[in-house]
Amino acid sequence: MGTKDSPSDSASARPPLALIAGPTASGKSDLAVRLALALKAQGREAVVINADSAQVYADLAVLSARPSAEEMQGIAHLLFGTWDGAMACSAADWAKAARTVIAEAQARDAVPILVGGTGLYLRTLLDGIAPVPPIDAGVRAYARALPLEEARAALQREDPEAMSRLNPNDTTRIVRALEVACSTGRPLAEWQAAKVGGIGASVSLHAAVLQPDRAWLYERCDRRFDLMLERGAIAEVETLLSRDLDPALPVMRAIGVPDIGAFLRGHCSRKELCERGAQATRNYAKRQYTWFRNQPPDDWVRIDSINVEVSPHFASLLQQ
RNA sequence: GCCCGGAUAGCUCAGCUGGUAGAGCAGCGGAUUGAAAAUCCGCGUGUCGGUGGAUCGAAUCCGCCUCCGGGCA
Repeated sequence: MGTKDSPSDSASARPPLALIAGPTASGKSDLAVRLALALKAQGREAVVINADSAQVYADLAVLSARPSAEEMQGIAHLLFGTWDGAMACSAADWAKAARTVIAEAQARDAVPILVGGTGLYLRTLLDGIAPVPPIDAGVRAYARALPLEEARAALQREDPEAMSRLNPNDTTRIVRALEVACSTGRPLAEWQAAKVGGIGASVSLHAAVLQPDRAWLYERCDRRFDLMLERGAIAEVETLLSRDLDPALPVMRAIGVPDIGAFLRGHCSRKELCERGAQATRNYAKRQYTWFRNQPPDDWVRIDSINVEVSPHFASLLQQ
């Protein structure tokens, strides 16, 4: 993920791109705004760009922990709440939009600051992704509707290599491989031999990964869900559910949406709702720890302390 | 005070007529190529409440004790 290049003389020729990644509830947004303000203090413009797969949806402001206008402190925030929940935003969709807003910012010498916890989004933007054409809607609906048993059989038939490579319980990947094989007539692995659209090599990346203490973060996760409920998450989900969208859409599977739905139908108590939401948040945070600990290249700065100062970690960016 | 249930992993519980224990969840580690806040993989020694006994052998049977439910007084 990202370029392996260390800052060199040629790096200064490329426009800067800042990136702050890390698990949920780790204070990424706050750090991004502080970095933007530090740049502003130098007379440079900066914009914050969302790289979180739930914060892209307009329907989830509270529940996705989208920053409030107050928290934005006058800094422009892009790709927050820009997708309608009825539209699934894929990693490639996001990366394409991100490329556009990054290019626009760089064209006027503004520093783009990516913030988010969705590792696949960041990887797709920086490294590119297989150039698989759009999947035929009928094929997609067919593949997703198949029971797992039949999906396996179909994949064995259409792309036996993929079937032997994938775990037989990995529903998401089995269905993906199947829809690609059926819709394009070529196996997924062939498409994945190439990656297109990555901008990692054409920017000067200043990346930091937040790796806070686990116990500290879990406490914040526990408190966060309660706070969301107090701040209107239930009404937000009630409105979302009234749209009667496909429950398989990403917006419908965001942390808390199914649980709040169950609560609204009287299937669980408020206390159980809090416990489930907090639990789901912690489970998610753990997966992010694993991703960000192992996937990013070594030259991304690791930040393990809390309430960090921006300047030491982005010294080279702030010196330019 | 008496009667009936319980007491096993951090939590909820399995463990048939005795052969020293296993699931789910949690937790930890890992993967991650267009739904990724998704999806999947790996990791289980714990005074089987305590104690005494019958037995070659007890989480399992018997006695006593402790604690927790529920009932009767």
